Amino acid sequence: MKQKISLRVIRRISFYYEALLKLDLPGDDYISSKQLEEITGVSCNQVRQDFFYLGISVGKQKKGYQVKRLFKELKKILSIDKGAEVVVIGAGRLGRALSEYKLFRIRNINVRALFDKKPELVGTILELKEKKIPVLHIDKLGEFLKENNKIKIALLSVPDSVAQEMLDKLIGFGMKGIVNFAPRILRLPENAKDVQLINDCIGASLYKIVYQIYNKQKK
Amino acid sequence: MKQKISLRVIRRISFYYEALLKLDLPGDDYISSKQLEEITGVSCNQVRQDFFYLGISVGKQKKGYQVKRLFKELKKILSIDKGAEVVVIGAGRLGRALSEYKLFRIRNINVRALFDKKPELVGTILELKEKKIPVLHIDKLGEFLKENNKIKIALLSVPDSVAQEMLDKLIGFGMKGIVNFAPRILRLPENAKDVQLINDCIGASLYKIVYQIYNKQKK
DNA sequence: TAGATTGTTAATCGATTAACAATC
DNA sequence: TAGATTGTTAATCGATTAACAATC
Repeated sequence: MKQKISLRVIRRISFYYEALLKLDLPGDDYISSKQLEEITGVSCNQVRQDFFYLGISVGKQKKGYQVKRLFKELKKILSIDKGAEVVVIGAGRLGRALSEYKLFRIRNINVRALFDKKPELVGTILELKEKKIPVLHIDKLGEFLKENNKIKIALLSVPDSVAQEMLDKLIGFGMKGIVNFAPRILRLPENAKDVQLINDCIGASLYKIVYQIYNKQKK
Repeated sequence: MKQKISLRVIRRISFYYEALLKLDLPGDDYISSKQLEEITGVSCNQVRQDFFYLGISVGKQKKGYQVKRLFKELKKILSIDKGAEVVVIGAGRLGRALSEYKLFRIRNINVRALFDKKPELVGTILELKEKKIPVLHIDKLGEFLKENNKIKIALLSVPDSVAQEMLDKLIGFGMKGIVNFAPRILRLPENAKDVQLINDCIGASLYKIVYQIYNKQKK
């Protein structure tokens, strides 16, 4: 079981997790699929289906799901405890925005360092509430990754003109997961099919809204 | 026809559009669905299916699609010529990153102004290559939107603690499309079902990668 | 008990993939 | 002509929704 969980399921799991986090209920309280629907917008049928699919069975008829145990299950699926260490390539506005994104902290995703080549950025330090993240020179990337060999994920926020080249470099350094935010579709080289690449377009959802504004559809 | 185009289709259309843009082929050249597959990663079957579904028929057997006409069709669907005017609420790193995002320029999406309440941000000006975007005080938002009544779209990049409140305000000001980037799931009030709201989680795709790193699945 | 809610199966819906006739 | 590629339909696949028995 648990063979292939799609991003859609993962996203909904995140929703449930964040809902519980926000509610901050006592652990011995219960929450029903109907209540989760009200908070997250995911239908109660979908909620139950997801839990069933993922093998989460912490529900009690008539009451709902025990918050404490549900929380634990969701946490496990999302690997919150294990967390993740990542590097951000490109320390422009987007790279820095990513590094401080609050949801990453909630999800225990730690940006260990940013990399850039601009002299005015290299050597600076990004100060977040609880930690400092250095901006290092891109030439130091290989060395850094060798010293910090737990890091297997990179976020790519460089100009589109150098994105493909950087992707190849990252694969060469042994990265296993790469999210590309550069405004260009990147493709994996043939010899790197074990690497996860996701082209994540910032604000792609905006395009849908633009489309709909101009194509008002009767309900 | 053309009743309900999903975001997935819109995204793929964007891919095709960007592919053509990047290739910069002479207008009398042809491009086949197979070639589009190689560039965008979308299967040639999917490409043809999309074009068929959208009523794009600029293909010639044995040759492919006439670049010039295909370009025109894609442009029309994406409303590139009409473009869109938007405001960005919250001028932190994320808000500024959005404002300068290159794909928005390619797609003719114009950020007209940012809004914030921090004194050190209000009054500053974001300088991009071809234009300047002012950061205004959030209290001026209503007035600004009244004067610029073409603006119907807002991007929300405020702290999560004030996001819901800002959403309500934006709806009050007559916004019709809102993309929420704050790390909190927002929901539309009952009386605003004609407004498009999309909760867009920066780096949501990262979660999938984290999941997969810890749940290595045999192919 | 009656009502509410889970767990689970079945039905529906939508999106992708495959197949292939038409034809340039 | 033979080969390539579209346009279109059909088959498959996957995801969501609906239904409902079990039971607390």
